[in-house]
Amino acid sequence: MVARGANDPDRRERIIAAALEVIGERGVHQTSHRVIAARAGVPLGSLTYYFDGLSDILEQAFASLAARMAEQYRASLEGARSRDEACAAVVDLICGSYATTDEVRALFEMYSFGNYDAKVHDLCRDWLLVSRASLGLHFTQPTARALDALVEAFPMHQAWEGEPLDRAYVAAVVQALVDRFEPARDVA
Amino acid sequence: MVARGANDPDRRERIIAAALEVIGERGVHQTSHRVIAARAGVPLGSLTYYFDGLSDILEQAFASLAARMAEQYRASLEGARSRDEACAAVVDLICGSYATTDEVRALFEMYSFGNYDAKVHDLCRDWLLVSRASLGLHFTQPTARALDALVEAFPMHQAWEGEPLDRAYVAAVVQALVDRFEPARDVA
Amino acid sequence: MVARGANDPDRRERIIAAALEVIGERGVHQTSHRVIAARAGVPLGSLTYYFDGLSDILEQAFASLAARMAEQYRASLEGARSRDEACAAVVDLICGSYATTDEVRALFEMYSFGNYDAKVHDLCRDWLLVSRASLGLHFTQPTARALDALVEAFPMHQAWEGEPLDRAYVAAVVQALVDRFEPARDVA
Amino acid sequence: MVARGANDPDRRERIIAAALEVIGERGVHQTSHRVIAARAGVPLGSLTYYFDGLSDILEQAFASLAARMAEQYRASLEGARSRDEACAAVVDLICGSYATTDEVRALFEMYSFGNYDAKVHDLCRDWLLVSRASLGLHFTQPTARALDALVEAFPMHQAWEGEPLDRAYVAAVVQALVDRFEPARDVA
DNA sequence: AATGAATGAGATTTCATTCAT
DNA sequence: GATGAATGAAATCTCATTCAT
Repeated sequence: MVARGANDPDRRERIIAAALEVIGERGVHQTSHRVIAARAGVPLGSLTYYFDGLSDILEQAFASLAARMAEQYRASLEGARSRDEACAAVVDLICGSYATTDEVRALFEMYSFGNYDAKVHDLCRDWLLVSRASLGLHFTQPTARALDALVEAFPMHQAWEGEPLDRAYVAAVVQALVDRFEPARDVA
Repeated sequence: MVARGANDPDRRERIIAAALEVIGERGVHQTSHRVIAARAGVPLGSLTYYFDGLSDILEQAFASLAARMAEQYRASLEGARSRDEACAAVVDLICGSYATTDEVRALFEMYSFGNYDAKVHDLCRDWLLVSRASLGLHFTQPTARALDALVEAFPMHQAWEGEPLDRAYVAAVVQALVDRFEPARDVA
Repeated sequence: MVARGANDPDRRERIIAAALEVIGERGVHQTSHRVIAARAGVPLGSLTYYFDGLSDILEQAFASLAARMAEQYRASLEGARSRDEACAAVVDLICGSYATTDEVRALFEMYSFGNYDAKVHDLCRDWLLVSRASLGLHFTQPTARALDALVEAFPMHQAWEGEPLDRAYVAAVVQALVDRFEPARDVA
Repeated sequence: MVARGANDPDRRERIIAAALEVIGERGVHQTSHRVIAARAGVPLGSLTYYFDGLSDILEQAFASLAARMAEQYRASLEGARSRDEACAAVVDLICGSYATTDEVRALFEMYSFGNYDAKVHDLCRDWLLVSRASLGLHFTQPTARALDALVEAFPMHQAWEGEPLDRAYVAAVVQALVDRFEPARDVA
């Protein structure tokens, strides 16, 4: 009955952040209004005040995640000054901890959820195109496609094996694709 | 006054098959005892009679899926008589419809669920090792690892783009990796 | 978690009876699962076990009410041995307490709810036809229609005025309609 | 920097009109602050600013409806220049569309709600007395009472049967009551 | 005066699970 | 062995109402 009068403009963001944490820790199938609200420290009723149901929360949470990942991806590749640096950046993306474990898991939840939710499906597609575009800063499309696949799959396999990837090996795989598909550069 | 009938030895299998269908169609987050029972055409109570809760059903369903996939994977590669045929088989695994859409989605649900369930996590790891072993029939470990990553990631990307992959392109990627990592064969 | 194993075959009927009581006492707009369950002394969850949502409960409750009213109506008129007795029975239906106050109110709730619910609408129509048929045991259709209207409206007006109807007046109204529409009977 | 604007004196009326529409379309049991506010195009908070809760809105809405109906009723009968014209007016009230379907349904909601709300109960009684008084312009009390009952019940029955009433039949019923209860007029 | 923000209570419904038979 | 009946817990969502501004 007692309304908290003061506007709390961060409320939305905090709920989304909490949702993302819960998704990363417990998975979509264990994510509920209650758990998100408790994590965000907001009353249960506020979730349906700010969002249009649980799907809406998940969709916005994944959108937030995708935006953040896209940004990191892009920043990582924009920082490269040469093709070699670009290759190194890709190896970093694959091996390095450019994302926390929970983020990686949340990303997987996004892929999984995207198979059953149209909005998140679009999110996955957009994320694919954006990451490929970032790779396009340094590589042609065929290379970008293959590298992107590796960036997706290697960390997943690593998570299952429980062992870190060998950077030298990953670098060799990247190099093999670059050598095969990139036109020879002027050596000047 | 015939007794309710002899054991129904297919009961377990039918439940597992139904669970897999439901998972493929609706995702783990929408899978419940009730829906599985309805799909399998068995009484609700039988699920907890035959299984030890919903997680148990999911675990066994994913185990069944992993076994089927491993078998297909293995058969596909065992059929190859030369390295070129093996490469072609890999391209088939990537591009071809060796699995239905629902199977592919169920596989993704397995990956996702495996992040939060120890048994399914092991399942994912085993499936990784087995598929790598199948590739090992024709390729060395470095090649096998990279190819396996492609087999995982390319179909996923294809699903998001909504366009079929170009076989010639995929074949070129496969070949690049093989050329890089496989020792020259005796030409004899 | 503790299931009450013993079958309780009256459960459905008790829920329906409780729903009818609640409707009569508080009106449909104040009738909820919780209130019905408390009144019936059954756990909340059993309402959706036995019924398909609140509308279903209301529909079945009104069906039960309509059946009981139809039976009373019919019995009342079947008992009449002559046209005069039939007229007296009609006067009784209008003035007498052939239904409790709560029943009369519940009947009104049925009429009201029937404007927005197809099943209850049909119930209202059926109840109309049945009551008219009961009147048809003694009167022709034109008489039956008009008398039925009086049986509906007079008690309602009475409820608003807060004063009992004058039996002699009601009898005169009934007689006026009978005199007007009923063919002269053989005088033997 | 004009202030938010002068008072919006129609605000109350618009809310009441919207409430009446909603009641007619969905019934009291489906009427809520939110739905009314949306229909009226006013902010949710204004409902509790202008009114003292939902019951208050419903009460005022029904008061408005009753006033409008009473006016139509009165105008209809005041227009009659002779007893025959008065009878015709009554037949019109019964058969004609002196009210829209939604109005008729809202009227029923008023009757129903009046069984549980003291203010609306009084409204129903007043409406009864007023309509009877209008009939009193041409008829004595016994006639007025019976005719009023018909005006209430016949349209209801018509709604359930789904067939229009036969005007000749209705006229005959009206005439029978008039003939029975009205003193012979001086023919002079 | 007027309202957008906010919330606690409760409504409906689903669910995994239990138990008597 | 097998299941239909049953239920407590919780999930999602709606709502009337309050309050700071």
